Amino acid sequence: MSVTIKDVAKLADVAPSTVSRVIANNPRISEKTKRKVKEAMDYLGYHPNFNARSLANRSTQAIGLVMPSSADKAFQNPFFPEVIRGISTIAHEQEYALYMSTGNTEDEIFEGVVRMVQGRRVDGIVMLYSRVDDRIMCYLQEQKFPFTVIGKPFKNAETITHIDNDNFKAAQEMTEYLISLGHERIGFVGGNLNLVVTIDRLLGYEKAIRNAGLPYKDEYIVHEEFLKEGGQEAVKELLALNEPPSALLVIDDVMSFGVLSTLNELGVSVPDDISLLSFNNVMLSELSSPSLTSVDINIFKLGYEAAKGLLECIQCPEKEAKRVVVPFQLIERQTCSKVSEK
Amino acid sequence: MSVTIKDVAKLADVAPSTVSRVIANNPRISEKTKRKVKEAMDYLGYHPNFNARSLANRSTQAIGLVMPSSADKAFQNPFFPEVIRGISTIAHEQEYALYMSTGNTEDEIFEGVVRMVQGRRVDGIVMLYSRVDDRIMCYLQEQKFPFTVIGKPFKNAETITHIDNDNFKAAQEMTEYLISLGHERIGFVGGNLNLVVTIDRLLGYEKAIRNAGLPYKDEYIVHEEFLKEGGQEAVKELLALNEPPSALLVIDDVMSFGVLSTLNELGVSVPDDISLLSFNNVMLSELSSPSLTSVDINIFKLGYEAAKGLLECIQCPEKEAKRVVVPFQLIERQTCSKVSEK
DNA sequence: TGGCTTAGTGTATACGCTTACTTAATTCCA
DNA sequence: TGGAATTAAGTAAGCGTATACACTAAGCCA
Repeated sequence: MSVTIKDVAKLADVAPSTVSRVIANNPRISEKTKRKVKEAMDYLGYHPNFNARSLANRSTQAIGLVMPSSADKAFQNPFFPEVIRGISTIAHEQEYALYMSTGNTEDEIFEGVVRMVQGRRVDGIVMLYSRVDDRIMCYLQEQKFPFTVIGKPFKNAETITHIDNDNFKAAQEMTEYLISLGHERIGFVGGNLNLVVTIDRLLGYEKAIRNAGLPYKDEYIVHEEFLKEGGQEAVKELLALNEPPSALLVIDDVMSFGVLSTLNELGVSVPDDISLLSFNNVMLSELSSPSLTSVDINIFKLGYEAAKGLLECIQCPEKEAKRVVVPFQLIERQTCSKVSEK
Repeated sequence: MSVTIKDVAKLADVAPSTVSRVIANNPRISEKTKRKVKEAMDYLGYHPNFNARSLANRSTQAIGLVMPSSADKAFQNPFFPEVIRGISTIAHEQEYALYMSTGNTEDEIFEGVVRMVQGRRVDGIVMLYSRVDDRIMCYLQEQKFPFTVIGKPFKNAETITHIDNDNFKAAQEMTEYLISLGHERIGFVGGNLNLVVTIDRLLGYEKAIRNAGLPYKDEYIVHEEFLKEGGQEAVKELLALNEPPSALLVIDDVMSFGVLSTLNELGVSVPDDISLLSFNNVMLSELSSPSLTSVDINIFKLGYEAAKGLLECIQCPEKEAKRVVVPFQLIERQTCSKVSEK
């Protein structure tokens, strides 16, 4: 059918093993033979069969990506494309391909990962999220399969290479920023509470609130999904309060978009009536109106470093796990202002 | 190392082939044996090695995605995540995984595809774009490798299964819509001219202009990249004209974002001074201010149908190529208005 | 009872490549 | 000049699975 190593060998009048060595650029092969073999390969249009190679080799030159929910849903948030951009960049540099398993329910996703791992479809995995007591992460650890995590692992963080922002500090500083603008009633709109990023940022928020001697009120804290609809829900809850917040710390730009549109519908003006400080600084966050004041967490770099770390894990398994902290930066736009005096 | 079919065979006291048949759920195996083997598999935690299977099988259960430029750049446009959502949905239904090759230059991307194909890393390919005289597409046709295209192939469209909107008609209708609002100076902001979608829409635009007896002016036609910067460039060119257009047909929402922000900087009001009609209706197009009037081309469905068509190609290679037309729909928002009388 | 089906398993080989081990050819030095 | 050392290439045994073919045992009929 398609041309194999044997065909090349025959044409070049050498043994298949020699051809294999030429491919691997083995120094034991003389330049002359190499040239001869390469000519034969070109002539026949030979390309190694990857499966055969993987089988003999136990390596696939592919890395697997695991998303928190179905790719389906995740891709609604620009975070993921952007993080994949980062991963893709370094994967490309080292000639790795990306492999995405698909699945809707948690079970299906888990099964997909098991297939990736046991089926040796990939050499390693990048987890694009970190969740409390995540089954997949446990599994990968048990199997001693190379993987890295974007975000902070909930357990065993010292033994797992992970890439993260200092979310605690970021949230604390941002809350302090809002306080410095005169806000005293600050709401926190978080994502799912089993995501470590939510927890970290919530703790940072709490720290700042308490440091400032402000009351820490449970009703100011809302958790929704990382989507626009999540933001909409959150607003409704918060505005129904007796004393609604004058500022919101929102954990994700897409949620902020939802918040913004809902506030707009309700005739609440941003930032005059309510200030909004958001996280992620997604590519489109400057496009909303008003444009989002948001914390740039350098998503691209999160992806880049995660993949880089993974490749190191794969290439030197004995190397120690490490933590890479990616810096964040507040991008001031139009959704935050000093508290209005009434 | 990891558990193989032989281990299972030994434990279940059958031949490896029997185990293989159990996996394939071959009817020639008695229920009793199946049960016995399955128990052994569970006990040992057996999972088939995918590479071995692919090798023996000549199938990989993976489909490859080809993007127009590096994933890197492409992912800046929400079109791609969305189209992948569609692909991913059906891929999942049939237990296929997605495989993305990476590459920056055109050569690298081509090489990546060759590796996918010759290396038998995937069973088929979805091309996420259609370009004039595309090398990759030619190659796939030569190799008779299963693939489908999102967009209309420039050549041999009858022999290639492809999924497309009727872009000619869409652009024509949209231009007519602008004309019906009283606009007579309508600019066309297109993407790269070697993309078939650009050509089709440009032709539709031209048709409408001519039908209406309006002058078709070259200087109203601008081509830039499918990114925000592209939109910015376009505006600068068009506004520099003696008689700048009163309405713009923009081929992509992300470009429109660029157009919008630039117009805003220049103090040109949308839609009062200039109307804007855009294509794609990307998830975030309602977020800009003013929100974009845009043609919903049903990106998700484009992806879904493309993958579905591909799987059909793979499963019944003799089946005829077909063309699937995905309907479009104008979503009216805030960027179009009647021409202002002066 | 002998021969013919049929169902259920086993045997052996192929898939295309890598690599440990071997062999052949050459070089070099005493 | 003979033999050790070195270099270059070949031989063959996997890697884990699928499958064509072979085989056995049981059932059936004349």
